[in-house]
Amino acid sequence: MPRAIPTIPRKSASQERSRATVEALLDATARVLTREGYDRASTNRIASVAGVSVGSLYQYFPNKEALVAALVARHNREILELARDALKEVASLDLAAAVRAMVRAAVDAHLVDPALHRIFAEQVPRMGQLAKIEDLERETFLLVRSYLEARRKEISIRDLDTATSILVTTVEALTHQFVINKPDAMDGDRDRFIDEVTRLILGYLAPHRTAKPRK
Amino acid sequence: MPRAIPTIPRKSASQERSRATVEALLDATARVLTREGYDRASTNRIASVAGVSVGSLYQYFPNKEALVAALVARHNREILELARDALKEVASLDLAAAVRAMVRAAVDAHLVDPALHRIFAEQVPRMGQLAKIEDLERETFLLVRSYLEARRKEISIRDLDTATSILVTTVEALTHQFVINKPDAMDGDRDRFIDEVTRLILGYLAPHRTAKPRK
DNA sequence: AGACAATGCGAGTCATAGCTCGCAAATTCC
DNA sequence: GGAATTTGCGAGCTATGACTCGCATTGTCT
Repeated sequence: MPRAIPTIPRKSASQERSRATVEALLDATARVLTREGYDRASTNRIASVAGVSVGSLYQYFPNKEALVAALVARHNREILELARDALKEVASLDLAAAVRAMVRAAVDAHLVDPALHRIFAEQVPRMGQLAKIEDLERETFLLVRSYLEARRKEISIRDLDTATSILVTTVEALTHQFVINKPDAMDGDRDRFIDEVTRLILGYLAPHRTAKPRK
Repeated sequence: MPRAIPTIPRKSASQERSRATVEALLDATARVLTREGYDRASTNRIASVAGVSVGSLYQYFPNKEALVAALVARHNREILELARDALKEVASLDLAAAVRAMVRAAVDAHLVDPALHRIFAEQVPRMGQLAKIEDLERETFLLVRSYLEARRKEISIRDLDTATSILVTTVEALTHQFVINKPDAMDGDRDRFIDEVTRLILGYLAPHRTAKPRK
């Protein structure tokens, strides 16, 4: 007869075996989500795909929402890492090259797991804890803003916040749409797309130098 | 004993009373969706808010999906009407003024019912019949494309389809984000926003004339 | 007025999915 | 080895919500 009921924790896992369980659950969630969609992704199914019992699932995640939210968080962490790296490498380049590199990075970020990204965008209801899907954009905003601030002299912008917001929203929307509509895009298509977006951005940031990156 | 079972139709309503019922159901769906969100919007609740029985609901809509899809269709019809009108009035203006007018039209369209629009974007799963939420964008694409074609000489664009797609996606994303984040925007904010977007677009379409719409 | 069709009703059925609970197996620590 | 604890199990409880069905009311036509 254990004094403290061991079933209460429902929190973090400390031992090795349990961390593996949690990972398996997140992986399974991703797979079931992309295969079946959000509605059909029942906790029972997820647990069984993970090779884990429902009970175990609820030992680590209080509800389905939390489970999906954790997956979103994991996914966003990966993406943000990419973005940060890209921004570091870009610090030394001139504006045109920098913008182009950042657009390319955005495409790469969307190619991490397009199917999953699509589910997040199209099916996961943005409410409650799930609303933090948008945290990613807020972080990105700050990164881009600080970059623009450093380059302030090279660009013709009045309101930095507005410009940043426009840029982030635009690039995200365009990249998303491109990856969704052409999941099998050749490298050529990709480069052409990146060119166009770069032109769009540069025309906005530095309207006087006509930017024509591609021959 | 009626020969043909009258419960089969579950289709269109011909009499006056029934049309009213259908309208009431759509209105109630909109209200419940915006108030409670997609998940909490049960058919029972919708029917009761409409002042109609569940049975009647299912006489006109085979399932919840169809009900929401019908609402989406109605909403999109309104929006498209706005877009068409705007494009007609714009035919005679010069490029800069035309783009500005179209951006303004996009904002107006998003202001028809922002709360509902938001639910569609954030909570309604895009799958099955609901996937046709995107039909609106396809229609818009065609409208914009035909406009650009007429102005082809004034703009420096290689691939018309690509440009159209970029434009539509960009304006829709920016407008959406603006309306969602600043539901109570003053007219001043609105005009400043429209200016920025117009600059972005013009810089892309006609990079050589520096577009500076505002004083 | 009377017959038949269209429309409306809502209690009740049925399926599903989220979640719990009591127990078993594995780990850790002495 | 064995006590204590963490981890895992999965049958089953429960709530909920989509949807049906037999009947009542309203409308139409002659």
